[in-house]
Amino acid sequence: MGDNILKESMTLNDNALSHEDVQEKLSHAKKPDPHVEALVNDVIARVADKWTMLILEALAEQGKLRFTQLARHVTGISQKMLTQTLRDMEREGLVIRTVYPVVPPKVEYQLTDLGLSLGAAFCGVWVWAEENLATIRHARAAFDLRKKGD
Amino acid sequence: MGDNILKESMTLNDNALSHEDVQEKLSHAKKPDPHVEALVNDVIARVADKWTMLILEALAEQGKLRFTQLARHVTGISQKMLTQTLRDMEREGLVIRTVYPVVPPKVEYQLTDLGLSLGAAFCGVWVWAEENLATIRHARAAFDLRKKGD
DNA sequence: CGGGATCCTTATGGATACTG
DNA sequence: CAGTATCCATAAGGATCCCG
Repeated sequence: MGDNILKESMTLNDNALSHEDVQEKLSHAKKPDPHVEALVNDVIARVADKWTMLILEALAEQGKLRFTQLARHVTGISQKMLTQTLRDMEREGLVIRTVYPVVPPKVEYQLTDLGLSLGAAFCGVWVWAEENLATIRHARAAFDLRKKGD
Repeated sequence: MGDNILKESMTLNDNALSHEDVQEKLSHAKKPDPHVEALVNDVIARVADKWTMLILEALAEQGKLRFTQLARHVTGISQKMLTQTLRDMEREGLVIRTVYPVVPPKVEYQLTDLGLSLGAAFCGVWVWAEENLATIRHARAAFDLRKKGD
């Protein structure tokens, strides 16, 4: 059980859903509760941040990482943003921070079950991005070309 | 066929996946191709923007919207960001912009198949956010409380 | 090693005014 | 109506120094 999580999220893209088919599902996905919607959007906005996603990705792949290891896995992040994002993620309950009282200091980060479930939810997006890289680059080129010839 | 897209993404959270179970899947999800990874991250970063997600959500639900309708559906967005984000999304091939040569002007936006598939991929995240709202709020409160008593 | 504090630059995004 | 253009405030984020 649970050994087909990836296969399932794949089917989101692969199977032959018609335009109307998918749209039908999406349009009925959420009850338009005005108060909840706002909170959901807030959560999404926080969670769908660039660094959050990359850290999540790294921890999902590696399982447990120290501060500097994390810094190496998340290419291009400054230590400031790494610290800050990790604090936020800890606050939202996505990661646990374990401090080992040794010298030199050793701090390990790992995803909580909540963080892991978010990773699973994002899995579909990662797969989507990989699959559609070429399409997007093509779309961009086409768009830019159209613009050049006003 | 294709009428259980939502149910499928639900199972990402609901079934009893062990910590190691999910992690196992996630860690093998992507081949560590260094060049592709960077591009994927770039695409993710662009696409996982707050406004992009909300516009995507609105269009996924409503199917086809005019500029001002869109502005009403995406609460809190300025017309500047609406225009800008729509241009970007058009560039990435996520939406099509249809201009009707009438006066007063009429412009309609709708998702492309690519945009729709992204919506489907994000579906899991939306569901996750809804389901875990309470958990997150609780985690935040607990964290803040911990911090107050240093 | 794992940060905190500070400074400083850039990017983000809102408000407003104007236009076909 | 659906933008474009401009100005401006704030926030995001990098660089650097320091400390337990």
